[in-house]
Amino acid sequence: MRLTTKGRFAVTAMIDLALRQDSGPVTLAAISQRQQISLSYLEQLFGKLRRHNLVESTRGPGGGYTLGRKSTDITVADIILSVDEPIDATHCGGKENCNGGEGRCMTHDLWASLNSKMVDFLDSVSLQKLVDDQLAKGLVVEHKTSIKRAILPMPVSQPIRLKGPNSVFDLGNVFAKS
Amino acid sequence: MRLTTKGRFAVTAMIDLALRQDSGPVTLAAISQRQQISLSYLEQLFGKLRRHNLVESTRGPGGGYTLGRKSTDITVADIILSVDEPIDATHCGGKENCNGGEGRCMTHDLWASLNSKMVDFLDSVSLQKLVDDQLAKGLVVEHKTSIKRAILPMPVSQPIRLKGPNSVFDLGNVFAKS
DNA sequence: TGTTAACCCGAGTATTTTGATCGGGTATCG
DNA sequence: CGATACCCGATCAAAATACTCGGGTTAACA
Repeated sequence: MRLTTKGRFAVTAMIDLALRQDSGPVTLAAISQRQQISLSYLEQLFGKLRRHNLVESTRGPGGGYTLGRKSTDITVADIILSVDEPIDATHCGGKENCNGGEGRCMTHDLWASLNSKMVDFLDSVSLQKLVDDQLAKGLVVEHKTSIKRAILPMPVSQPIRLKGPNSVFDLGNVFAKS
Repeated sequence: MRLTTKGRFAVTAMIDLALRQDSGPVTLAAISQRQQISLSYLEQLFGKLRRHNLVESTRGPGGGYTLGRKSTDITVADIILSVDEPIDATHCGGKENCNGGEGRCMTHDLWASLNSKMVDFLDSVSLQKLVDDQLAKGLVVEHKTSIKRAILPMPVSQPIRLKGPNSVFDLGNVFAKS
C-alpha cells in the first residue's frame, strides 16, 4: 500500500463522479475542470479504474463515466489499490538471505501486517461515506440542466502544475479532530 | 501523510535499534549490515530522526545511537512523519479559487480528515509493539559480547540496490489477518 | 453520411523523489 | 595522535509522478 497524490487524485475524481452520476454519465472534461486535474492524467487514472471495474464507460457524444457499482460498495482502498498498482518489492525480494541466522529481514512480515491494517482501515471507508461528508459540509451539486446535450464551448481552463510529483498528503492539521 | 519505503526503512531501522540499545549505543554501520540499508542513507534518515528527538547520538568510538525516549512513547507515525517531512501541497495550495462558487476543491478538508485518521491509526502503534511482535515471532537478539569495544574489522557487505526507488509497501497478503 | 463528442491508448517529457556515493568535516575514546 | 563514529552537504542514476501529444475508436445526431 502506498499513499501518494496519485491515489488522492483518483479518490477526489471518484467523489466528483459519485456526486453527479445520477444525471447520466459524467465526462472527464467536466471532472478535469471542477477538480483541476489534467484531462490526460484523468484518462490514465480512469483507464485503471475501469480495468478494475470501479467505473464503466460510455463512448460517443453524451457519454462519460458512471460508477461500476454502488458507491456504498466502493471503498477508498479499492480506489487507491486500483491506481497505485504497487505489487511488492520487499527489498530482500523474498530471496535468499532473508531467513538465515541472525533474524535479518524483519521487514517482511512486519510490513505485511502493518500494511494489511492500513488496507483494513481504508477499506472501512466507503465512497458513499465521503460523498455524505461532502454534502454535509454544504457542497451544492448542480445537476445538468435538463437537456441531454448541452453545447457549451467550455472555455478550457488549463490545470496548472503547481509542483512536480507533489506526492504529498496534506498534513496541515494532523492533530485536529476529524 | 505519505507512505513509501523511505518510512519503512526508518521504521525497520528503529526496530533494530530498539531491539539492541540495552547493551549501549548502536552504530549505523551495524544496522546497515543487519538490515541491508546503505550507511549513508541511514545517516540521512537518522539525521532527521535526531532532529525530531526520536534518537540521541553519542560520538566517538563506542558511540552510536540510542532511543530519544521510551520505545512505548514512540509511534510509527512519529517515525514516518520525521523522515517524510511532507508538509502540505493541497494542489490548490489554499489559494484563490479554492472556495468560490461551484464548490470546487473538496480536496482540502476531505484529505485533512482522511489523513488525520491515518495518522491516528499509525499513532496507535508504538515502537515497543513492533518490537514485541518481532520477539514473539522468534527473533533472537545477540547482545554485544560483554566488552565495550569489540574490534572486529567488519567485512563491509555492500547493500545492493535491488531496484530504484522501490517506494512500495508489500502487498503480498492484503487480505491476510494481521 | 459526416461531424462531433467522448472514450481510448501508447509514446514521450520535465520535474521530483529515491536511494546511494563521495568527500570532507567534528567529537571522543584510548 | 589516531581510530571510531557521528555529521553534513553536494552530487548522482534510476524511477515515479504529473503531464502532454497525437493519434485512434465508438456512437449520437443532423
